[in-house]
Amino acid sequence: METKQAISIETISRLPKYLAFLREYHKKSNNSLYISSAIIAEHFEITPIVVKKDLAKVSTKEGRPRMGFLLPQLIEDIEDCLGYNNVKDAVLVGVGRLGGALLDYDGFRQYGLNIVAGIDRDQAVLGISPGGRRIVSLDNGAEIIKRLKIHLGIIAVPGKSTQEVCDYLIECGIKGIWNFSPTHLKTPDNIVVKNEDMASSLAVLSIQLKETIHREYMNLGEHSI
Amino acid sequence: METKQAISIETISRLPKYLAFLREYHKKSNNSLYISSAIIAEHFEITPIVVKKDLAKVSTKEGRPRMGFLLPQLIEDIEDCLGYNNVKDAVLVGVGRLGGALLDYDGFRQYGLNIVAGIDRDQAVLGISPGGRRIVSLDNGAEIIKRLKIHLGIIAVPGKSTQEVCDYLIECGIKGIWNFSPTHLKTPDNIVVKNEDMASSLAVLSIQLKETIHREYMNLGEHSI
DNA sequence: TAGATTGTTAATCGATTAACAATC
DNA sequence: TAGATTGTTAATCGATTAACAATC
Repeated sequence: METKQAISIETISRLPKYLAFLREYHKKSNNSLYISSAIIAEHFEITPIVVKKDLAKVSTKEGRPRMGFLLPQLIEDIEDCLGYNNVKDAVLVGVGRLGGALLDYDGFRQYGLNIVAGIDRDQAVLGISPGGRRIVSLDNGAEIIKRLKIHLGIIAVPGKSTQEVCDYLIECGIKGIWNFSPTHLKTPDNIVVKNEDMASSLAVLSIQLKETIHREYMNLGEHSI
Repeated sequence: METKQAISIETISRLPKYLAFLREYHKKSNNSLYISSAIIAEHFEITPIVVKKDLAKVSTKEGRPRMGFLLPQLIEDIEDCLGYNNVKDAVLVGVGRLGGALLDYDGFRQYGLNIVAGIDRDQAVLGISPGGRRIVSLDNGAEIIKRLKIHLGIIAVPGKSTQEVCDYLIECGIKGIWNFSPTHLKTPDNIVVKNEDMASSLAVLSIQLKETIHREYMNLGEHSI
């Protein structure tokens, strides 16, 4: 087996998709204990070579020629790699409509994410969320972060105060930030930031869409002659 | 000037960030008409070469040595490239908490995105959203998509029915899909899909965070000897 | 002028893709 | 056995980075 290298961001991004498919596949076909790269690749319409390489990175047991990978083992390996098995506590700052939706989103649990509390500076939203989570003030939030040694912060406040909130979280001991606001955050080197950048996504989608529609329009032109 | 090539996805993803900064910069410093790659690069803590290359792709007027790019011109060029100036109509299916937040999110307007209506199969949510947008049934939604020739669909329904909704939208004439559900969508070749994949983002963040914390822990160990 | 910044060309780097022996 | 699938090694490709002449 190849010596395990650092796993690339590209590979990591694909792993959750694989995992969801494998879990589903495992449930549906109780009889098949093995799964091949080809089957996964076919489902996602990507080349099997990519899948093969990705799996080689995360699998602790070698795949078997002709058979593929042992399904339960592979599921466990990916879960371990992604840290789905040890719960990651987090706080979420900014319980507006988007923040509120994220705070109560049940799906995160399956990724091992546990949002311990919502934090907001607006007195009016403090208390309990519709989903049953605590929403506390900035001061109380800081206390919780420190006491529970929470490392992960989710920011869902509107643009203006994002940097301020970010600084505050770092001061409290937060090491990783998942940023849903469109603002670029300035952080020290030892802080990890992941931007959920909808403007970027939309830009990519809309340019690709423009190209597609343009192409179809041209084809239509040819045909109609 | 270099002949304009297709713009890479990486470049497109960065453009909205540049644009936001340039707009801000333009407002703050009314006196400076020019801006250099170096200044943009400094703000985002990336190398100026990347910025220079990106701007070369989108600028219609050459930059001037020693000066940089004409600020209003550059802003316009990026806006044109991203299509912020011609409004893109869209529908949004699934007016749950996340969907509702997206439906009423004002920020989209500045990206040229106009969500014409929310669509939901739950009778109870039909009517008008808190933000004042129409929420209609699947049937009425189909009628709107066809009548207004809408090309862009946003999917924010829970996992199970995502594929079904996707098929329905395509049948109505939708060409591009912005998918906020964690499911992989099967679509014909001529349909553009952009997944807003939170599981991927979280996976990347959480692995990087683990590495950071591990590294800090090791350093701490060394120091404490 | 000197120096900052541009556009362009070349080098590097890493991910994707291809090729192939090993094996069940 | 034949053929599918693996792990590994090599080739390709495209984005990032470096280098440098041109220019204001």
